[in-house]
Amino acid sequence: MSAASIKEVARHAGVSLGTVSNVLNRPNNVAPATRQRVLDAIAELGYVRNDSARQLRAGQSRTIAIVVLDVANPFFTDVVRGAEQVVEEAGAMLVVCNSGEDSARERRHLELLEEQRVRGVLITPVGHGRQPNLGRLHNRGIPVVLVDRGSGRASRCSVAVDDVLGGRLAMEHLLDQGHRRIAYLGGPFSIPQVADRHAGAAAALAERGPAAELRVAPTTNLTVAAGRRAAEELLTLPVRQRPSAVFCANDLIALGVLQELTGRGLRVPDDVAIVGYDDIEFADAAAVPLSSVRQPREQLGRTAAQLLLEEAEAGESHRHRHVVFQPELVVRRSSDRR
Amino acid sequence: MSAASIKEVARHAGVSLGTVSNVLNRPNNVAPATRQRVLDAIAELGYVRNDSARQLRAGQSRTIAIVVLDVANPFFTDVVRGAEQVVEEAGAMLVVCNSGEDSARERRHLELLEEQRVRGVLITPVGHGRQPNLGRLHNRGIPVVLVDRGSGRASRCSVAVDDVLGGRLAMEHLLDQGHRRIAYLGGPFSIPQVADRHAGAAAALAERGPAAELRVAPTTNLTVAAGRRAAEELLTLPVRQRPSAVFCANDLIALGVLQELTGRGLRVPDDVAIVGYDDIEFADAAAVPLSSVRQPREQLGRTAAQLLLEEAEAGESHRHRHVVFQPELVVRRSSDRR
DNA sequence: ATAACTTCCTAAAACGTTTCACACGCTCGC
DNA sequence: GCGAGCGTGTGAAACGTTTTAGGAAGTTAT
Repeated sequence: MSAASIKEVARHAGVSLGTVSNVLNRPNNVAPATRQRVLDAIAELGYVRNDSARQLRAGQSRTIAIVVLDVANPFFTDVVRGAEQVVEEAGAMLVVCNSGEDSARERRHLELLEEQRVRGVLITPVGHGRQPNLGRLHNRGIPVVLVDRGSGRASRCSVAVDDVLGGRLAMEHLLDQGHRRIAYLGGPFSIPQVADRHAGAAAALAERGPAAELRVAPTTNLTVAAGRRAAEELLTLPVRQRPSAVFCANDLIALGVLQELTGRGLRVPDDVAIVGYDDIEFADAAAVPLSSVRQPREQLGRTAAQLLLEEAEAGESHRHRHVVFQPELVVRRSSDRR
Repeated sequence: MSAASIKEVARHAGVSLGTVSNVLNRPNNVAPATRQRVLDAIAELGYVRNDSARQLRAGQSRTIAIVVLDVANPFFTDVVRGAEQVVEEAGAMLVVCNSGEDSARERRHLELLEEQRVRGVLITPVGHGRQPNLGRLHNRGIPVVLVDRGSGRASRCSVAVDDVLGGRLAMEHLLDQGHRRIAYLGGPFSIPQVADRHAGAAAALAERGPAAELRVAPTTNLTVAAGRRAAEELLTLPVRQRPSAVFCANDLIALGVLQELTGRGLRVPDDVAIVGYDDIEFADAAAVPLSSVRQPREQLGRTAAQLLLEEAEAGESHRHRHVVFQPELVVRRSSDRR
């Protein structure tokens, strides 16, 4: 009942053990009549392959892991969905691990994955310095692809989105709409994404708007509450100095700003225009639909998985690649002063 | 480099293979000096256990799977986080699989999991009829716990939330606020949750509000867009027949309603009060913070994992249990007519 | 001095699969 | 009629671990 092995199937079908294996893996090498006898035996006994034995023999597993910073973050769930498509298509299995931005948990996961001899790992590593946890995998010859982290290192592949460009797109749009006093809301700047998006906005301003001004209103983190606080602070400014538009480092901040401003009786976009970042599902569902910079999240996952499979196939001959995607501005009512 | 086995460690340390195994699994049975020699060898060779071999020998794996309908749904991601805590504490590993509400994908995942000889499966199955996919696992003796699905069957454990009670809580709250003309927005009623929540609301009305009225405005699904359409329809009613409050089958619908109503110049909660269901993260961040019925999502996951581990331990002596949690009403501004 | 215990270690078997070398019986082509 | 080649099947080895029975010393009790 619980565990029929290939051996019992063989006995049942009156063939040798190797023949059963052939039916499973190279059916064309087995005469139709024999094949059918074996298949019948399999069905009758409810035989199911034992993957441990198979892997042990093969020396490698068919599973690929993705280690994310937060399973509950819409960004990562979409990346996972993208990776899933590619991995399943290749007949492999994707397991999702959650580091929760905790380096110790990340390490523990990677150790377990190493014991399982995973085929490869997609990961957005915790922190942004050296990655000792990843070094071990590398020594072991397990392919690693960095997700949403550009890699200076030539020793592994990476996929990321051009956040500088994203900042630029948002800023150019606001300039096009005629805004000349604009605020950037986001923080902390130690997060590469926050810094890059600001850099892009600043660059666009330098090129395009000699007469315009970009004020930075740093936030402690990227939450709705932080956005609300930042908006409160903007409202303390004399009306003439108040920005006519804000560009937020992510959508959560933008939603907080939107909420605070409308709560205080200001109209969006007429009094203040808002552009967010990420284009999360609720950007479109906000009280005033939110303009936002969209990242190709699923594609990020798909591409990362493809690079990984490619590397796993190619082995030594593989050349590492760094793919950078371009974000896209989605204009909605919050910044559309018609 | 790539694969040092126990055998090489043994040779390196000048001991037998069994001794190395003892160092790994029963260190106290090994003399300190020998133990140290072995540990040094392990470190030097970068030895990592091969889990396939270990499992093959043990006949069972240490991984537990959770199969969800949608990895991107905040409800499930929270359940996953809860399950994760318990599973990791037990030294096991949780793998997350996504059925995407597709029965074929669900089956394929379960087959792979069966091949891996998983220790157990937490699952919210696709559909609500018979579950042939689950029957196979059961025959094989793999414990299964149903998540967010009450189970009539005594053959497995389940954890769920009392949706009837949730509907009742929402309704009683609205009645307490003095509302007498109330609408229930949600659909399709083939989804157990939608039907249960309505049943609870209806029951509360029957008991408490002899003079009140509950109008049902069915929707095609549970999205923001559906909520917006339903709100439009409500607005076609003559003002005197218009409900003064709406109870929505989930928060997405509620957000759609909120958006449409405020867009048309109505005030929430003064003109119309709104209560949603699920208490998703954005309920609190909406333009008017949304009252909602909160489900103990993480606890759902934790409990499910505990039941599973318990069953996996106990084996035959295990008695199946059905745990039902109580939801909780979170009152915010959208229904608080101060 | 011997038996009975410990303590520490070894050798070998087993888990279920895949693969490889080979054997058997045919049919061809010459 | 004979080697070559093909199609089909067999048996054994190997993957790396855990476990079990037991052996070789050393210690204690008699």
